[in-house]
Parts: sequence; structure tokens; C-alpha cells
Amino acid sequence: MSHAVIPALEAVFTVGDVARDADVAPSAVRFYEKTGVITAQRDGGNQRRFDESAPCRIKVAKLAQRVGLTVREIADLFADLPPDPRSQDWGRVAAELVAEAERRTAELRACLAEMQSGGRLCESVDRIPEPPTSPGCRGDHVRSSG
Amino acid sequence: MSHAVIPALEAVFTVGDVARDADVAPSAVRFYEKTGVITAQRDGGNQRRFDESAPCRIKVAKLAQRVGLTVREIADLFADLPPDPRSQDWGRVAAELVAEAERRTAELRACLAEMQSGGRLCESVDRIPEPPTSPGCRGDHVRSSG
DNA sequence: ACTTGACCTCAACATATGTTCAACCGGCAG
DNA sequence: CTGCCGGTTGAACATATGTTGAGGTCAAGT
Repeated sequence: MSHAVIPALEAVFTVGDVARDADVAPSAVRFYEKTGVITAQRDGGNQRRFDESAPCRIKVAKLAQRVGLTVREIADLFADLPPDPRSQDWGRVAAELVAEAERRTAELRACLAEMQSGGRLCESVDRIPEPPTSPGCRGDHVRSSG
Repeated sequence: MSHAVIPALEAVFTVGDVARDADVAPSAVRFYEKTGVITAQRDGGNQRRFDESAPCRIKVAKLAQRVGLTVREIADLFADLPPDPRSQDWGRVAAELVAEAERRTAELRACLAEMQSGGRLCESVDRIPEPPTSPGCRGDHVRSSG
């Protein structure tokens, strides 16, 4: 039985198509390809052809940036997505994204609370020997293997 | 009745002091002053003198950046702080910050949900005439009244 | 054949967020 | 007095996130 060869994931959308669908400038579409947020094939005339997930990835990336993720972090997150992601794949990514946003909000809340509690790290008018900031409330946050 | 003149809010901390307390580079301290996150007086030798709120402002700014606020937005938020902020002033700022982080997380969640619901804006394999994205899930977000 | 429009690349520019460096000043210890 | 230490400035550099523009290609329409 000759199944039709899987069509290499119909990459049929042009830069302009994706730009319109995602509501960003074409330059941004090329930028997101360069940084790995989206991927493209090339057609006979060397033009980029995106699959239908591209506009979606960009929209999601924009939302993720809004809660503090870098383009690099977003590309890493999307790296797990299969080509032609299914609804459940998007669901998983969405969940990870929300979880990360909540992690950061929780950290914000916890560190602010720590700063206001006990020793009153803010408004420490007097010498109270500054209880050391807990790990996790220092500005570290790993900068990645890559 | 001669009350002692209010001591201009003891601005006694040097760039180095603040950098050490906030755990950032001295260059960052100058940067934050330039952008209005912290403010300084000058001493006789033209050196910056910060009040005790400076390291705190910087620490809070770092946390806020982590959830997606820009330095500009943070400076605007701090603009409401009185000189020599009290615990309650910090409490208010902290609450606004957490509220903003939550607003953004909620928007993330809502827009992701919208994208996955009904028309399946992602994975729209077929022509389903793309229900328009709701306002609020477009990348607008006002860019400031100078 | 010519024009048009959308694409291509690559470089320059622009803004945000910092760091580094050179050149200089001022106080304090030896 | 002489260093050194830490402060000052301004400029240059660096990275992230894009935009703009010059110069070229390619297919479609007239």
C-alpha cells in the first residue's frame, strides 16, 4: 500500500502571510525565524515557507514576552513542540508558560514579603544587622547552556 | 517654635554602598539613577548621595523586571513613593506590582485559552473563518504618555 | 518586454539595559 | 608629598529586540 508520502508538513505560508496572521511586521517574522521561535523551509525561489503553526507561535511568543520571558527562553520552550503541533501539544506549552508566569509572580510576592517582614529590609532606618537575603531572592537566575 | 529643619532625608549612601547593598554593579546604580528608578543628591565634592530606599528600590526593580515590567514602568510606579517611604508605602507598591504581574498572567492565560478554544486558532488546519481575536489578545499595550 | 509587488540578503539604525574604559578629581595613609 | 581608593564624566562597547533601506531576484500581469 503506497500511502502518499507525508507532505513535509505543508509549509505554504509566506513571510507576508505569517506577518498578517500574527499581526507583526515582516521583519519580525524573519527575526523570529533567525532566533528559532519559528522555522521555515525554502521553496524553489529561495523564499521562506512556513507551516500553519508559525503565526500561532509568534502570538504565543508575544504573550510570553509580556510576562518576562526572553525570546531565547521562548524558543527553548517551543523546541519541544513537534512539527505540526496538535491541540494537546499547544495545551502543554500553554500550561508550561502559565506555570512559569506563576512561578515568577510567586517569587515576586515571596521576595517582596521577605523584604517587608521581620528585619524590614526596606525602611531599615536603623542598624538591625540585616538578616541575609534568602537564596532565591537574589538576582541570580541561570543564564543558560547555549 | 523652631522645629529642626527636616534633614533633607539623610542621603548618605555612596554609589558603592548602594551597589553592595543591592548586589548590582556601580554602573547599574548610575544607570538606575539616570532612568529615575532611584534619585540622588550631590555632596560637596559632586558625589551622589542616596537615601536608604535606594538599594530597596533596586532590588524591587530587579524583581519587577523578572515579571516583564520595563525600567520605565518601574520608575513610573516608584514615582508615587514619597521620599523616605514607610512600610505602608512599600506595601502599596508591592501590592501594585503583584497585581500587575497577576494581570499579565491572567491575560496570558485568557489569550492562550481563547486561542485554543472553539475555532482552534492554533492548529486551524482548515478554513474555519478565523473568529477574530478578541481585543486584549492583540499585541497592543499602550506605550506611554511621555 | 516592462512593470509591479513580494520576496531575498546584508548592513545600518534604533531602543532598552547595562558594562567597561580613559581621564580626571579629592581625601586620607604613609 | 605621594600614592591609592573611590568617586566623577563621557564615550564606546555589548546584548536583546526589532525596523529600515539599498540592491537584487522572481513570477505574474499588461
